Amino acid sequence: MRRINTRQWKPGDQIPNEVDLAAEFGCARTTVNRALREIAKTGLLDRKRKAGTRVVEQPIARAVFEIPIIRKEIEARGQAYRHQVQQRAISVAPSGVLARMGLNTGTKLLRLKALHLANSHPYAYEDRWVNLHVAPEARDEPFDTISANEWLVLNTPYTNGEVSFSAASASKDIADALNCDPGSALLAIDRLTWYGPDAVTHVRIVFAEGHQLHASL
Amino acid sequence: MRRINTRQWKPGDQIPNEVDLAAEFGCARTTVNRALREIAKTGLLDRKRKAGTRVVEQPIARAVFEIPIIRKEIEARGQAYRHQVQQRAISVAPSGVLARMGLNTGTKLLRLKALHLANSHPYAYEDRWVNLHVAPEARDEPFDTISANEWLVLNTPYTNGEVSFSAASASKDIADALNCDPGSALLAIDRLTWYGPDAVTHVRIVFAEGHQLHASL
DNA sequence: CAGTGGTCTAGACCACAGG
DNA sequence: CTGTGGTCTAGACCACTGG
Repeated sequence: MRRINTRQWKPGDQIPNEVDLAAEFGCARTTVNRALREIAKTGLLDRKRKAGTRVVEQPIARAVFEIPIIRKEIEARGQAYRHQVQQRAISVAPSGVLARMGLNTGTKLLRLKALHLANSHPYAYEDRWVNLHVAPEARDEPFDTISANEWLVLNTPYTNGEVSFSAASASKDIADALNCDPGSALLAIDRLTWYGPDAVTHVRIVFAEGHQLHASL
Repeated sequence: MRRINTRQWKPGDQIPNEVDLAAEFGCARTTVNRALREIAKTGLLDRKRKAGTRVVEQPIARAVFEIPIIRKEIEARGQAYRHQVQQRAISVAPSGVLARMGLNTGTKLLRLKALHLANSHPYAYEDRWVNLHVAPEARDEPFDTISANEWLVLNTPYTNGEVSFSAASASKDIADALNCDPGSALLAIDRLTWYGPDAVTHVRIVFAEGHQLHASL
């Protein structure tokens, strides 16, 4: 890392191979391998068999965001968490939602709309679709004592997922719920999780005005 | 992973120790260690000396965002990249900016405002402060052929940084630059990078309307 | 204080892909 | 074909920390 930062090894340079580095540092190749492997994972090195290890020319910044359970996030700030289910229905989902979830048109999903509150102030508004084939127990869960967010984390594992961030203008409904002016700029997270080939849930969370998400590089 | 996903090892459970798993799978402990270490890094396991390894109760979702050089991002979509420097000045920065960068009030920084275009359409607006003590060569760089973004990546390494995402309402200036209505909801990234103890640059990038950032879980 | 993970070693075989 | 990284092994010592 020092040699990369001080430009002793410049962007694009090939660095010595593992055997040579092990000799230079007087350690086992395994140790060099682990160090280089971990640096490569941060995106600063590019490793290829036979071609060797090179310092990446234009490292792509990678930021790891932790997306905690909303209750925990609020409680971690010393505030009281509460949530209100605003709608709970089993109905045919719009084709856009079904398409993204890889489900046939006409499939019925559980739809939940809920508001998360911190010290009784609106914190985030959640609009969720749940695949009842993957999570059948959700059919009988009222989600009044436990949020859908948390219930799903506890009850239905997922193997992979996608997240996207965007900015959204507050609609009338959301402005009402989040107690802001219609048209306010709000941060939104869309999240789709999968259990193997099956979509588990699709959720859009819109945060109250001024919300920020932090990460370190 | 299978045992976690199928709930054979449930959230909160302590799993067998490395020696036992090595015996069960007929492999070396080193191999078990690496597997568990890598799973733990994804947040599904919690490992503590003496206390053992446990399945995390409420795994915190971790999303890795790649924040590429804007030019590359645009070119990757097959569009033509161009940028325009709209302002370039060396002046005393506002105290808010200096405070975040850990610099004394009254410090002069290089300020750059630039517009990034994809196929001549506004893509993102950038407002940047550069610490000339860390990157003195920036004083003589016009940033007309290469964006500040890219120049800094090539010329000044950083050791760590912070990023935050938020939604911003388009100001008059930004609405003009990005060709949208004032008050539109826009996604903004604030980024602060450090080289050891010294702040390198602080930048706020506001993307054109509708921009999304994607990541996988 | 003792059980657990954290790390290192010296060596081996292998997979891949560049030349 | 061969240099490189990828992975595994069997063993060792150690650091931490829970009981």
